Amino acid sequence: MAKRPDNGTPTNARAPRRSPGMVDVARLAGVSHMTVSRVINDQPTVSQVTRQRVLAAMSELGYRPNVAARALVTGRSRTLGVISVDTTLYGPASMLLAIERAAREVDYSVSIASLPGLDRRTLRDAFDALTSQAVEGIIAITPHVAATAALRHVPKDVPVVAVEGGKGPLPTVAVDQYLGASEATRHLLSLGHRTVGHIAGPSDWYEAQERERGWREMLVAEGREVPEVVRGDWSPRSGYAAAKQLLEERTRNVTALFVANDQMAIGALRALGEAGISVPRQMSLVGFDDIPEAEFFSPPLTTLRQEFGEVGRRSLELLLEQVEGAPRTRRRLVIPPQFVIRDSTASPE
Amino acid sequence: MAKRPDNGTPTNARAPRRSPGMVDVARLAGVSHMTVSRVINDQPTVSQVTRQRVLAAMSELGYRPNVAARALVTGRSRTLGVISVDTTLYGPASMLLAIERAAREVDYSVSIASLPGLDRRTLRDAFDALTSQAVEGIIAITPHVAATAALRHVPKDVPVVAVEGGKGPLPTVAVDQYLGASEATRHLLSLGHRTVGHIAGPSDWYEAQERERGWREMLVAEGREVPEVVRGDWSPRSGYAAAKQLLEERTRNVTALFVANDQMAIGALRALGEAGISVPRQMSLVGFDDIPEAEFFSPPLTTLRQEFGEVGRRSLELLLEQVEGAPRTRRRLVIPPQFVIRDSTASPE
DNA sequence: AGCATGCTTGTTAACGTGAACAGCCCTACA
DNA sequence: TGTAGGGCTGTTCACGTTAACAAGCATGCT
Repeated sequence: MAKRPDNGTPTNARAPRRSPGMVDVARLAGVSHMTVSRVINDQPTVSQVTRQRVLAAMSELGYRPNVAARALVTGRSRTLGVISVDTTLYGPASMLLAIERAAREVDYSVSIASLPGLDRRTLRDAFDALTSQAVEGIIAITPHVAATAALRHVPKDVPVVAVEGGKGPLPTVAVDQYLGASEATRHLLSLGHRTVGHIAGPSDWYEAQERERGWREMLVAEGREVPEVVRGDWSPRSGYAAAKQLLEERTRNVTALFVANDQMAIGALRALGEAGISVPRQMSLVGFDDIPEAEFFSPPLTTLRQEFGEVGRRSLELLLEQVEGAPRTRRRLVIPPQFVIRDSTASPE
Repeated sequence: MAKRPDNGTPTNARAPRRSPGMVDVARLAGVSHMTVSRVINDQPTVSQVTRQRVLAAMSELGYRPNVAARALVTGRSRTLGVISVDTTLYGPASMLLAIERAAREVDYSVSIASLPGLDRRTLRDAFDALTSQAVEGIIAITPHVAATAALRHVPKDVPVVAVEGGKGPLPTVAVDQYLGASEATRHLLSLGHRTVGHIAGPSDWYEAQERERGWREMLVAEGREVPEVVRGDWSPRSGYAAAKQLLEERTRNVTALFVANDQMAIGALRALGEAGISVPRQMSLVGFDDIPEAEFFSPPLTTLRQEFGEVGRRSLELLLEQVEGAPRTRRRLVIPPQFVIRDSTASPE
């Protein structure tokens, strides 16, 4: 009677057969596989009694829907992709976490692809890996100018959101780096410092550019001298090196420093300490990010908090809009950072 | 002649038709879809000329294999899952990154699931989310005792590797926390400190337990007094609070402190600084993890480096062994931490 | 009574791929 | 010359699900 006749040998009668499918559930519940499908997809056109019977059969057999079969027929995978630079950094890690949580909330799973390098080729590969996996949309946490540029050449038919992605044609969520840097600089000037030095991030990062621009333009607007920038790579080590270099070259008496992120700030703090320069008495310092450690630096660091979680959640919203059918917009969501004043800034002696 | 006759209306002749499949490639190359399949899977039984023609047709049409269809027929998804606690922490983030890189290398994609809480229920949910996605194996970065216990009740048919997962029945990769803690303690004793205080991690974390045990047993073995433990939650804030408490309660003169991770150590450092206690002159400090910032604390922190990347890669190896057919072993890989001596430890005055 | 309506269920046909098997042609060897 | 064998290609089917349509049945209206 069964269309797939058991090959009668008793030996493999208890063979580890494949996991049950809809037909198995249907047979047990005495309905057609279509009714099972309807129950699973919560379609209202199933009577209460039937639904209960199907549900019972499902749990008895331990039935799990086969996502591959579903994806094949619907053309939808309910999977999203996240491309990210260095998920070891606090910012990207926080965003990734927020994205994953929010995505699960609405029953999407999240697949990740990291970027070993920064060039266009690398991004292309990551993008390919994700699309051949049939993700329905991609969030790119690629704050490099180069990577973001590569994003423009991405196939038009896959929804994309860029995080901190500069001013490209893609929908974007970003923190207002420029604003934050301006605030930091103004704060230091208002404290009475004649000018403010800057330890910048890598020049090909969009965030680094904007923070530098915010700092520079505020100085210019206030008619102050603009000291030479020293550049790091976000790491504590590079902040240390940059501060050292700054101290050697100190032609003018710079008494305030805007450091492009908190990690470099701790390096700078160390260099200052070694040079016997007291913070904030002899040198004021402002960081960026507000990593959990910042509050416990010596002294506690004045910095700009970025709400990474918020950024992550917003970018997911933007992505889902596209996935659910809206055309690819140019929307750009900008989130202001929050200025957190602690003890690393003071008026000059 | 075509089996799927175009409905002749010229209006939708250029309709945005679905992405090309094997049959389309086959038609263009003048072969059967099976030959296309063979080319894709690198089977040797295809002549050079045919192969070239198929390849040409594939790139002309921009053909991408449909993973869902493939997964449906093969029963394999080429997707791995990673369950993790707080991917914002340096350790888990580093491991996740290493796992993803290594997995892509061998053409697996990685899907993530975070654990909002610590209870058994939460882990169950994460596990379910991943399995209903048909992952072929799961790496669980779940250093909680509770979560690890829940791992035992996981279905037998899905390959699993536990990272830092205590002594369960599952294959495990872990850093030798006990050894590291012993070393740290011995180092401090050999410097001449009478005993060593301990700021511990949360008691339900396996790592916290092992570090505490290593510290305690070394003290006992050396016949030293064992001071009361103060407990934090890994965060800088909790380290700060713990150190403050320790200073208030200081009945004996503790001159050395083993702090269970670097983040708490920076909090402790801050508390010590506020209390006017100089490190290492009046108090020696040892951390754990060697986060990138540790080298630039004031003073640079003596600590135990964990090779998170190594742990991640090894766990993937163990998982793949199972996925590729080996039975679930009980193998346990232990990686020693590396003691890094910097400036936060010295002999007592 | 006859028929439309709505609720519930079933039947059939895809979706795109790989496994299994069948078949073709050419060569080599008896 | 017949035939075995190997290299290459094609045909058919199954994977587990959803879409589209058909159909059964009770109800209520004309």
